[in-house]
Amino acid sequence: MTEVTRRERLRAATELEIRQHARALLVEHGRDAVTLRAIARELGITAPALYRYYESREDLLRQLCDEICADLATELHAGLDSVDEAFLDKIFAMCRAFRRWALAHPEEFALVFATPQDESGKRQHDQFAGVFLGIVGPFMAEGAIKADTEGALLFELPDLSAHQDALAAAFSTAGIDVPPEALRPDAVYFLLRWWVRLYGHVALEVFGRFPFDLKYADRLFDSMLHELAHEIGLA
Amino acid sequence: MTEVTRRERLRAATELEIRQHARALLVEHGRDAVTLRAIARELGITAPALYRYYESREDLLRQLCDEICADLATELHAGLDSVDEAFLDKIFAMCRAFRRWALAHPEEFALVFATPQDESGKRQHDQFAGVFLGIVGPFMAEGAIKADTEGALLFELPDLSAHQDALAAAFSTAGIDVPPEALRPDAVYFLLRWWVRLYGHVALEVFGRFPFDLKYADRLFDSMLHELAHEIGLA
DNA sequence: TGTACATCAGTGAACGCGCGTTCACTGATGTAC
DNA sequence: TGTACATCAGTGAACGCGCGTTCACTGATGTAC
Repeated sequence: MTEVTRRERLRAATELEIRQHARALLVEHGRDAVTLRAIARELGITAPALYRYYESREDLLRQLCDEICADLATELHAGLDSVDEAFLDKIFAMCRAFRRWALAHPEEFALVFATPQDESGKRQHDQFAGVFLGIVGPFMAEGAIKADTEGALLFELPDLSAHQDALAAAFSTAGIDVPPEALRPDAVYFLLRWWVRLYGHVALEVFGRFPFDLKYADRLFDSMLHELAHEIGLA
Repeated sequence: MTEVTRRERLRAATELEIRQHARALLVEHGRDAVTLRAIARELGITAPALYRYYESREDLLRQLCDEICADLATELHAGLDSVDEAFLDKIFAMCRAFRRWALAHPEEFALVFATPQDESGKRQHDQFAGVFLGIVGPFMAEGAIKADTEGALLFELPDLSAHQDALAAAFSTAGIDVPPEALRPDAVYFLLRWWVRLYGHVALEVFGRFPFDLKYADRLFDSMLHELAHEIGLA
């Protein structure tokens, strides 16, 4: 009946425990505290036992990173599902959820979004791209995004068709279907601006690097979102 | 004659060498590689000798941070001096120089601008604020900044006078004279928007976290600057 | 100019620590007959 | 159902490593007379 053996169940449970304790160490004491020995200590096993689950510490950290991304994506999507219909409401909800997550998980945010690229940076890049593109993709697919690139907002803008291709590649890597005709330059440019400001505000807030102490940060953030919405003609 | 003794000269030289090697280690192998023993090794002295110059490793890292900020400020100001007159040219030059510096010094950038706040975060905050405010301050003082807060760009914007006070405090902490009447809400809001986008773009580029591979990053950055300029009526 | 003393940069040994990783092993769980 | 064997999660000792920090010290530099 149960195709899952006792051993497999135990293994899965231990795997879960390892990840939980690794996360807890990251959250509470920063990335340097995520060591094999510390994890083993918390679990009440010996360090070499971890080699039954991960090839090395580096491997564990990489998987931890992926898991964080996956959790974030899940959380953001869950938030979206509870919002009905309107494009603007959905994307606002997504951005607010992202900010909330980042503020609640500063160490995870720093690990995933603000670690200088190492040699193996490509993997992380793709992992992360999946989160953002996976959420924006569907909107682009239905052509909901029409930025005002003809207006006064564009200056010396380079040929965006090159990015059109790059974006199409990124979407397909992330396994998201977006018809090429939805990736018009204005949509590409919209995506860039939105992401720059979202990331900028959130990172500055998480790292406490605004040039002075913010007040009403929630409302400033919302004001930024409305400004962005206005720029794509949806205010 | 020479009021500087031989000992003092030697000490200053060693101090310089320590900082140089610490910087080199940071640049080449990341912040974890900046250890007392590694620095001593590079210098050809023993680790305990460093305690003649710094109280602890933490102290050394903090001072390194400050030095990086100071260097950055110097570099940015130097860039500014070579640009004549026009407000827009100056602030563009400053932003481009900041981006250039960040791309050329990713580890330093990560250390100073993207390290989660520790308990003693206040110091760094002030140090950093000095760089940005020191450059924008003079422009604000001459009233060069007039953002279009009456137009369509403002939504649900909270009372900015609270920030007016915070900004004034930050300016005075940084030792910059800006008359209170220059800190109108529109100037405050201008400053926030400018910083969010500048930081957002630069950090994303440094960390390689744009959702797809950028092309023509220089021109995209410039396009962002022009967009900002347009929003304060100076395009 | 010479001597006695004070300063203090740098030494070298030692401390206790935690780390990743290896290896031969034990013993419970699973499988084939 | 019982027995023989295979699998494999976890052990415990050991490896070599680098770290920050302390301490009593040496010896060159600086100072006061």
